Amino acid sequence: MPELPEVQSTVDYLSSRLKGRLIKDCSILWARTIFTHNPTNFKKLIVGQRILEVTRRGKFIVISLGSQNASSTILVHLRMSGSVEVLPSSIARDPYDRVVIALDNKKEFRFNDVRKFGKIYLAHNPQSILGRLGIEPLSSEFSVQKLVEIIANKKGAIKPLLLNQTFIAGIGNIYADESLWLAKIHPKRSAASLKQNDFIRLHSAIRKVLQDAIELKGTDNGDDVVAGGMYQPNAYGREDLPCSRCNSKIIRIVVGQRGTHFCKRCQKFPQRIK
DNA sequence: CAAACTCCCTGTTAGC
DNA sequence: TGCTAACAGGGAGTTT
Repeated sequence: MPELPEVQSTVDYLSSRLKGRLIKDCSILWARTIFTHNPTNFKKLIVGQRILEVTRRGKFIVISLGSQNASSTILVHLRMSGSVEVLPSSIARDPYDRVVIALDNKKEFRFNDVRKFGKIYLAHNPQSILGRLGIEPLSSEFSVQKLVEIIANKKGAIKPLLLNQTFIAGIGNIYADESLWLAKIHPKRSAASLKQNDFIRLHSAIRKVLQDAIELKGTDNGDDVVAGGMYQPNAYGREDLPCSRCNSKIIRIVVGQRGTHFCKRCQKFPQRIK
């Protein structure tokens, strides 16, 4: 499931292929993928627009469009199984292609999504959709102090807070587990129980895990559609396998309705915390 | 405010 | 062996 590193890799892939291209046509093969408009209007609004740049915010791919009279933004959220490609129009489509945007170079941008959870938005003001997102964990603004501020006064376990996109944008289930593993923090620890040392380790772990994963183009998850990812999780998806740090077994529990993997020896639950 | 649950989907897997 | 039912998963929205 694409998270920040996979989305960043996707943006890197798209940028050189889309930047400067003119949108010539658009086929919507699964209407509900387009979240903000009906297919007719969506097509009408994007055909004739030029793609100015492709960037990322949280887990969103941000495609900025412009023309003489208007500017707008396409936002793509891959959710569970979404992926994108830019291919020559002559190559046959995949049965799971949901939206195909034809470019002015005989190529097509294809949004592919087996489970149909992915969403494409179109907005004049992208902030209307992106505005709720929290801080970018790889930005310079994301300091230890900021992390403390974000988590301060929050109740409940630490892991669900890491997954909340309005606090920190881009962390999903894989990198939440990985960050907590690297920081040696139990996923069910209450946010309020974290000490300064924990914040320092967690802050550094989040950044290292995300950066490493970007360099490796994301996670090599058999289920993952993002091709080429070589990041090897240490906790996520490793139930019953040995911890790469201490050789103890990785166990799986459910936290906030999400599968959660951690090392019982490395990530101890503090004795007296309730 | 937090936590739990629902919904959207389909490929995979557990269980019979 | 073959089938079905349960499950996983991100995140928005709703209910408790």
